[in-house]
Amino acid sequence: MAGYEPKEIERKWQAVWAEEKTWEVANPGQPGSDESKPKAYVLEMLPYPSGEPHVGHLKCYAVGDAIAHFRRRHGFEVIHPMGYDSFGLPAENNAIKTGEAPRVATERSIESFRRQFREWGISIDWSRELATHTPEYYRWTQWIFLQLFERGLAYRTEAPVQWCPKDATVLANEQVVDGRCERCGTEVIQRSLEQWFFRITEYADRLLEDFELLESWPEHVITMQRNWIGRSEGAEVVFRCEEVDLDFPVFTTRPDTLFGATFFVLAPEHPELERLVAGTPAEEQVREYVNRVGRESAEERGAEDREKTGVPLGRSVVNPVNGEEIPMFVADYVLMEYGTGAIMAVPGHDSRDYEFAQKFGLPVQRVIEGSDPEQAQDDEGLPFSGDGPMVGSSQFDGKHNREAYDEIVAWLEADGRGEPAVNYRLRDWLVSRQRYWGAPIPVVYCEECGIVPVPEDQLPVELPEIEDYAPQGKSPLAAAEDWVATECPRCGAAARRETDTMDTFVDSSWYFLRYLDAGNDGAAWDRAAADHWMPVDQYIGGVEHAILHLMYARFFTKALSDLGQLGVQEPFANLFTQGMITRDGAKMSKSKGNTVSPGDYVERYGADTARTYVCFMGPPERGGDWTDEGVEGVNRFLSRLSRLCGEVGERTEAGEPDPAAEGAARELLAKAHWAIDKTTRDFQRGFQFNTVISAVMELVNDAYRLKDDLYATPEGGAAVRFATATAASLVFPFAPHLGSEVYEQLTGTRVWEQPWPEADPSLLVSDTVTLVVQVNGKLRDRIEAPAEAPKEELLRLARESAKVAKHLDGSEIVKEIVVPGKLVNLVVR
RNA sequence: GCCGGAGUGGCGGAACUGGCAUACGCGAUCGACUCAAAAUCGAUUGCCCUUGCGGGCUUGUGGGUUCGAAUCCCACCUCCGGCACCA
Repeated sequence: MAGYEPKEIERKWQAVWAEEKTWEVANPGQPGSDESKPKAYVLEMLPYPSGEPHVGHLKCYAVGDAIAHFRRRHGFEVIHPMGYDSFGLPAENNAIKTGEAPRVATERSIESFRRQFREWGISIDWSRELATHTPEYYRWTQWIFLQLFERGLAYRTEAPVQWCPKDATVLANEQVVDGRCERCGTEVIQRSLEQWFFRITEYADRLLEDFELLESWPEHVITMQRNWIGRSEGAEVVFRCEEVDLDFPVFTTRPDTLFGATFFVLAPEHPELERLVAGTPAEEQVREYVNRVGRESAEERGAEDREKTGVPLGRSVVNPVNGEEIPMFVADYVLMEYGTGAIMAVPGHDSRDYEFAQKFGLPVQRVIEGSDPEQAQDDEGLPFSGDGPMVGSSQFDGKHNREAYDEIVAWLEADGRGEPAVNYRLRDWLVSRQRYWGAPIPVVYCEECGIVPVPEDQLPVELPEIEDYAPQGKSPLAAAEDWVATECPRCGAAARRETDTMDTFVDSSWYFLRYLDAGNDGAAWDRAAADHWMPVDQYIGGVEHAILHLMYARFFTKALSDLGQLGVQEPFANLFTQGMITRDGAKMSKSKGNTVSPGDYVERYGADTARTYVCFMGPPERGGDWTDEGVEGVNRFLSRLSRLCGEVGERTEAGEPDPAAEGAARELLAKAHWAIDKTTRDFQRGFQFNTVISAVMELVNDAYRLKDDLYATPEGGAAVRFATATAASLVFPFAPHLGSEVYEQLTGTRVWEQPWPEADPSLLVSDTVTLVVQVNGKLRDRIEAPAEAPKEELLRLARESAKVAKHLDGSEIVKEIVVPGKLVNLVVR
């Protein structure tokens, strides 16, 4: 090899892998299946195919591929598939703008992704490729929907949605930017419409408990999901309004502060509000307030520094713990979506209630003693959120509030005035979209029979071709009248199809199962195939999916397990989240003009350089800033390896290196084994690819430094040949083309068919060590010392050092610390 | 406000269990090769004082534990990410 010609090398090896289908694996029982090997499912999050792949894709698949190669060479049968999350809004918005059918643009994009993945040399089992927009795929998405529907896990109900008055359409939450319609800029309002939901809240507790079943997930992802689910324990307590003969339950996490409740607040959307004020003097003011709040966006309402607002209702409820009548208010700081939409307000121990009480001149009552004895019992230092003995709480006075907690709930429960309760922040998953480019929801509406699921044997409900993709107040699918008009599968009468499509997160909540049996047209997957491959052993993707995608997929897995379709409770045993690559310190975006196109770099430097660079930038879980100089540095390294290979091939003979070699040969062999040991450990220790690559760089640097001496003897030649082949072998997971080429030239074998090398322990230790000598903890000298030297010997060597002696002069040694094989510290006075 | 993560040269970063701080890469300076440039190869490169030998200082800040701290403990500061009127 003269110069480094990545284009030539990469084309050569890609052709081999494509022709020999190197990365394909068979399911158990199929020809070619190797069941003697343990399995490993390595999976990167599937891409949304829009335009061309960007650097985020490059990083994700470079990281995942390195892991896949590493596992293969450790004897695992690795399944490493690829697909496309090809339904979704960008293709549809593009269609509205240009008139080009979403299918056409999407398939063009898929072609580009597919081509580039091959050009990057990612080791994909292409026989399992899928795209979620194809009927062969979404047929099974629809089938899962029906399974959930049958079990009552999919249901239709009225719900508030975002509505754009100008476009006369419902918008997905993602289409609402700062309270305005993404496309026309009109302020959106909330409307109540019939929508489809998945009952994920039924799985809230299992989604929390089963974090224990995971092997290794980043702690912050688990925390984010935990916060998102937002489980809180407390009590539901009933406050009664005698005047209108209504019970108002509230949820509270602080039943210990019940005696401090001095007023009561309803959310503006509370359904009983109308009844409370109808025909009263407060009616007009309340209605005006509710309307005003209704016009405000969620963002305005939730603003951080917003002042409390509200209106008195002129009604009161009875506090069940002491029979006190407390006044009722409506205020927008109480949310209808959480708890019961009503709260007991305890201004003495809750800062929000306190703020409201201040503004409206309401009494503030202390019921827990403060820690400051000066103000322990008076109103100074309120609101107080800490713990302490209770006061002003009748029979509970003097008890610590945390102890009284359960007693109060039990006392209320005995009289039917309350009970323990659990609340979640998590809402059911709204899955219907009034959009074209998604999987049709497979139900029909019949005058007689109501909602009727489409029978399984009539799936898929195919997405019809339409002319106009713009939503007109209902799904664009409603315009396809021939398609909408159908007959009821149950009674045969005229019926109409559901025109909403599914959220694309539904498609991506089960794709990892379809890979396992992608060609199956009789079932979504074969249970035996799923039992063999699941769970995913290593999942890799961006942290932006920490909550939604990962939680939906967990939910699907549990639901499908309950349906008998799966044998696992968790889909992803290990999760790795990669950090984002920036440019000039900023997130890449077309508007900023700081995007990096992987294709350009692959063209200029080769795929090996681009892949190795994104792995070398820094720890892969962290982000990094893309620099062209950094890319060139990595390219220089690969070129050095390539040139070294050429020289070594010419000047040395093939042969086994001698582990008993001495001098420079021994030094380089030791370095090679050090690199094997270091890369193996760093790979396993959380995918520290940056240090893995730097170890290979060190090996190559040492080979350059020593090579001219080594060529002189056969022993030296064998050493440098071994070192170079080893560098190729270790760098192969990142730079598979060059790794294969160099390894083949020097050994005549294919590197991916070789097991990952093992370090020879005898070459990891050396006869001598560098002894660090400190005086009072400060480094004063370094001495070569026999590795096995006893303490006394090391102390003697240390004291004999002239550099050390200088610092000992005239002082008395009061202590001697010796760490054998490492260091001597002399403490002087 | 709450939760999570991070602060190390000019820059990206390394340092395993408390034991040589700054590996590797970038950038910079110098040299070799060349008519010249690029490429390549080699040397130097934390800061300060010193002609030199050498010495002092240095892991966000302040304190503590220890023979010894980037690493452990306490307090504080800054930056990044997530959630946020969730009762």
